[in-house]
Amino acid sequence: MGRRPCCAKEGLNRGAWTAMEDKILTDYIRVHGEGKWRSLPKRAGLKRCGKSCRLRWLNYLRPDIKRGNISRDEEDLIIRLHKLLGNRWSLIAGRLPGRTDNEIKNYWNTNIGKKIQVLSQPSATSTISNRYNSSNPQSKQNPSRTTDHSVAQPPLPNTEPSRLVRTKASRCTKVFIRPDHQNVTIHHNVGVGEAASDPGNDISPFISAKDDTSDFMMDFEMDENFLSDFLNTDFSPLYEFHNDLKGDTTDTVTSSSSLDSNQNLLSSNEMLQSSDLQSLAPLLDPCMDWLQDQ
DNA sequence: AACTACCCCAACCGCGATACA
DNA sequence: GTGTATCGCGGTTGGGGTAGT
Repeated sequence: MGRRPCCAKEGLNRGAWTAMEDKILTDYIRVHGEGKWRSLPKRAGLKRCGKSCRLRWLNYLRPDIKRGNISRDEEDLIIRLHKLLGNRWSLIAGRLPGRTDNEIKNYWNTNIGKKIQVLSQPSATSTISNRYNSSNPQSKQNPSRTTDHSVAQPPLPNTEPSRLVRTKASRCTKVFIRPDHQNVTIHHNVGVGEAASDPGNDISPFISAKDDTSDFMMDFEMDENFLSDFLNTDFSPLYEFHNDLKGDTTDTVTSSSSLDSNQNLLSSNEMLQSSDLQSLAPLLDPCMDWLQDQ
């Protein structure tokens, strides 16, 4: 059984939206809210397929869309996030308020990708090119586009070990904070069907201090939901947890060495609380090697 | 002014994921 | 548990705008 088309194409408008269509869609969503895209065109009286309505709303009509050029700061953030996430445009867009995945994708393809291509030329300095260097999973994209639409991804230089987070193929099941080590160690398993705790916006579910050990084990699933939640995480409970440990000298979990070892992580809490992803990236970087595909 | 080549971006397409009956 | 509907995402396309000749 073949896949059914998303909608009957006959009699439907295609191509650019008219101002009248925009108004109808905007008015309808303002009254009835988003969702039910399949039936929306019929109910709203639009000769468009639901997909088209959804796309138009999300990418253009939504009131919180930010217009105007991508700023330098935004570009920096896009580059860093792309390095971290690859072509996960929706995830990247989620970190840039008012920007859509489509906009960022287009911007990447037309601007940043071009810069990378230019800077990857032998004449370009490696220092500069490294800024745009990105491990890019889109090698499957057809590089031999024959039209004049030269937006195909350039073959990106790969002179630096990948730090891409592959949120689907890989799975981290445990974070192991060693008391005698400065860094967080992430046990990396692939395809292990082990139950994982539901990551929430509170860091506390990650912490399951065992009474019989001075190690902290955290179970979680590394997927985009986790990553998204992680990026939104309020780490203040971790700081409180740290203070609790400091104050409770009888707790078997507590040891001076473990406190010292957690200092590195906990001091980063200040960075995290600022919700500034640019400061988050350096914190993540030490972990990223564990997150690469082996 | 006319033509061509290129650029940009809105829109489309196909597929996987998820929800639901 | 299974099949179907729907949603959401990433890749791709096409057309309008514009710079160059």
